[in-house]
Amino acid sequence: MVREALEALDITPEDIKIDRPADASHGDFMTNAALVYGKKTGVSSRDLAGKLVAELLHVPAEEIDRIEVAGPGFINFFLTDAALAGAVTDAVQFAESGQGTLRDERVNIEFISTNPTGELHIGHGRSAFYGDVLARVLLHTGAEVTREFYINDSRESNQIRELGKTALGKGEQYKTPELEEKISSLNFEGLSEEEAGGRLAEAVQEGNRAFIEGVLGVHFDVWYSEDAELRATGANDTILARLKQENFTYEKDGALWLKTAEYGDDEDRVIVRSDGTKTYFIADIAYHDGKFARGFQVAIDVWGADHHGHVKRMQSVGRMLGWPNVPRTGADQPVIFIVQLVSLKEDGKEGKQTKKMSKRAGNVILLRDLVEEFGIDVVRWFFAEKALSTQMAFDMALARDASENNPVFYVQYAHARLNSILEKTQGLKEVTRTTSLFEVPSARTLAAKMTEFPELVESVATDYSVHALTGYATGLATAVNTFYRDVRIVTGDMYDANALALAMQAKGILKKTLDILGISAPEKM
RNA sequence: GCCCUCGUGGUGAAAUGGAUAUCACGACGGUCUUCGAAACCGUUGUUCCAGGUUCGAAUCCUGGCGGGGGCACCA
Repeated sequence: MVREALEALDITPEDIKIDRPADASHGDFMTNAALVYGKKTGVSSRDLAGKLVAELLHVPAEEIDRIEVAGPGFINFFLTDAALAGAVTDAVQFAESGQGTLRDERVNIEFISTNPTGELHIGHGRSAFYGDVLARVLLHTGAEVTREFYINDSRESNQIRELGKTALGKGEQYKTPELEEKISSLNFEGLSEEEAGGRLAEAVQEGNRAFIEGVLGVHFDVWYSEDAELRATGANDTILARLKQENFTYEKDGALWLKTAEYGDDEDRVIVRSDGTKTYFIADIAYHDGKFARGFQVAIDVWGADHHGHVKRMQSVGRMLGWPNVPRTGADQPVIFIVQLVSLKEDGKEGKQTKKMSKRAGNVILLRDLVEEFGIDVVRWFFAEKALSTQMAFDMALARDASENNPVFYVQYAHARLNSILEKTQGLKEVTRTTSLFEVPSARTLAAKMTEFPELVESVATDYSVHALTGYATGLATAVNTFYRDVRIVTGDMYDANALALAMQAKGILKKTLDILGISAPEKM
């Protein structure tokens, strides 16, 4: 509609934005068209906005109640009550069944992928919950999602060998009390370092898997063993042969190098060492190439910041081997997200200091301990509410404070409250309103907030900004509480049917938001 | 040294280049004979520094300062 009006004024509607305003008093939708084109046409923005509105009034649109010009030339649109009610119904429908923006797009998302050398610490929490929530969002928008955990268990890797040394009492690497316990419960007699390392890694991995599924509530569709899938099957050798054959490699100093620099990397990388062993990189290439061979259109990796130097080389291989770009966005593959590391904050004599978590220094906080102390809902919220780029300095004392007054309880409370009202109305007499419920401002605000839900989920599915979900949940809960204050549903032996209907629709959307976050929506608390 | 990344109230965070920078915690003050006060309302207080681009900058560009990460024939 705005576009038509612009064309009527000989303006090409390319760069304009049609969006929701930041503030409800600015209507249900807004456009900055007049601001963008005011200068180009030599007219002042406000004058152009006026002309635009005049044109807009000629376009029939029964959903629009009124149009206003505000500020430097924004045009704001206000929906009619009927249109808003319709949008609420659509939002509820979307919450119930999802929608197919990403219809059947095949997505592989790989996250956590901790090494089988120890337990998960709080740094892994970010990857775990980010990946899990993103997967839930993509599923809700119609994608076919595979959640995958890559197990670095190759018998050829140095870390397994080191782990083996520790198992056999010949080394100290990765040694923690938990690991020692595992070692003493296993029998390594007569095993080589590699075999012992493999056996210990298996035991560690088993424990981590039970924790991830049972305690974190994160479900993986595929547990991908590097050793079984890439080393044992010869996939590594196959990809190596292909790289050689296609002339992407050369020998230097007795090692085999990959020409990644030609494809955007800072320098070439070694893939076979001078002693003939393969580096981890070759396995990573085989692994990712395999993802596309398995039919995935999108491969998402969630990595820790200590791996961010690997992004370029991985994507340069993508260009080298011709991996397809992401269908909708055209982004390079694999799509890689870097989660900033979590440091620990301690109160020292010279004020607060942060330091890197270090297993050696024994100042690691295990994810297990965090969940035990605060509960999974609080922990999930805690990680989900921060953008990946945030550098968290974790302070246990601060976390305790935060957990007592955590917004997650606020949102859950709103849900429980709505449920309580529903129970209260059982057996009471239903009364229908004679005037529109939306005449009450907070009812209208609640409805408007609800209609944002589909757009929110769609946008998270597109730009992967998972943390927007917690912000939305809080906002919706606030709208619910304000509505509760202003609109009385139960009075004596009667209840307001229109108000109850809206409240129950809100409850549905609130619950869906929590579901996507993997957080419970209690009926009572 | 080079590369990447982040810098927002007292604290933790949010903000596709848009309107008065938002939210929570904290602090201070109000609101329960009425559907759950785990709530609601009010007060307090913020874009690291200096330039630039733009009608318009927390956001983009340049240069500083500060935090984190990476610069292996380790993963």
